[in-house]
Amino acid sequence: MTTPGFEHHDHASCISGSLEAVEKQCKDKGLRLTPVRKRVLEILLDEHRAMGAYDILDRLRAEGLGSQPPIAYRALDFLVKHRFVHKIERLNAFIACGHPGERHVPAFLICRSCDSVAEAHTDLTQGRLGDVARDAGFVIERTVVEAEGLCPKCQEEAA
Amino acid sequence: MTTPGFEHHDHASCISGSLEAVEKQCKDKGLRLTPVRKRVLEILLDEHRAMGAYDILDRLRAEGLGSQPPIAYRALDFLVKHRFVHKIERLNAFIACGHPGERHVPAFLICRSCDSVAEAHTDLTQGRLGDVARDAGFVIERTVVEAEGLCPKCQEEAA
DNA sequence: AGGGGTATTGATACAGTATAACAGTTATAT
DNA sequence: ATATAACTGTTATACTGTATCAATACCCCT
Ligand SMILES: [Zn+2]
Ligand SMILES: [Zn+2]
Ligand SMILES: [Zn+2]
Ligand SMILES: [Zn+2]
Repeated sequence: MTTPGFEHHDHASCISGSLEAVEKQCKDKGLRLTPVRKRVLEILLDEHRAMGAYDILDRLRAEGLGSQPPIAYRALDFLVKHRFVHKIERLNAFIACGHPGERHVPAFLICRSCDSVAEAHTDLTQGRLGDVARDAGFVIERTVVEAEGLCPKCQEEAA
Repeated sequence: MTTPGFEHHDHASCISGSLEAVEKQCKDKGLRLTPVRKRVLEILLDEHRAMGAYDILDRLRAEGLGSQPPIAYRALDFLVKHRFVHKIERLNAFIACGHPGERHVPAFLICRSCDSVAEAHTDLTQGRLGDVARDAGFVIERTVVEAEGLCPKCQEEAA
């Protein structure tokens, strides 16, 4: 795993880098990054936090890009399917992938106090969960790994 | 981890054993296993599968134990809080714990075809996720680990 | 360029999941 | 007995997600 990001960073280049990586991926694979899909991704990259589908829909509506739930959900379905965006099951929310294009099994650290979410980058060799699944004859296709707790900043404030 | 349970088992003793364990836990800790809470647990133990809150509510309603959502959700909140029941975030559903009283970090194997769920019993030493959280200064309080795929039975049927 | 199949969007309606708020009741502790 | 806290009952509402069908845009082939 690489270290996740609760720390500050150069957000402008973070956004443009991710967006370029996604555009390249789409071109290579013949995927259509339509205006709504691209805008949803941009919103998530810009906010850099987990957002509910209806939060995103509010932004789309304000921009005249569609005002009904299916618009947002369909764009999100596309982005999640191709791993450009991850769904945080614990929050029923979505967050832009921090490593678009790279094969990875995402894991998330979710702060219960400030709702910040950091994506940890895991490699493909599953640990014990893979072992136990193999023993049980279960074939894993997708995993949800989310840890809830307190981020460094909120620990300080609590102390 | 111990092996999970897609295989058959002695369900009657499985139920009574879990229920006794929970009753003992409640007595030891001064928790109130009220009729509604106990009945919700019994329903989940009896069904031995992940059930939605409204499925459970239907059963309660049929038995005259309450007919409105908060009744079910409050009982589930209690049971989840004390680890007698786990929530499967991926399914928005609940399942009775297979090891009530034992300290453990649950992980689940969810079949996307038949919706069966097996609970894997992990020990407390978190693997890589614990390492990366420590590096980031994040304090984990709770984890959600859910693997989605195909159970042995559904693999056979698909072949 | 024209036609036909496919993917995407637009729009309405609805289904499923969860909580807020407040009143009434039961259990627990002095 | 009384005060306190915990639990239940009830109403209403908020939040999350999908089914369906019509209209439009894209792609590939002739
Ligand atoms: Zn990612
Ligand atoms: Zn925080
Ligand atoms: Zn358990
Ligand atoms: Zn199955």
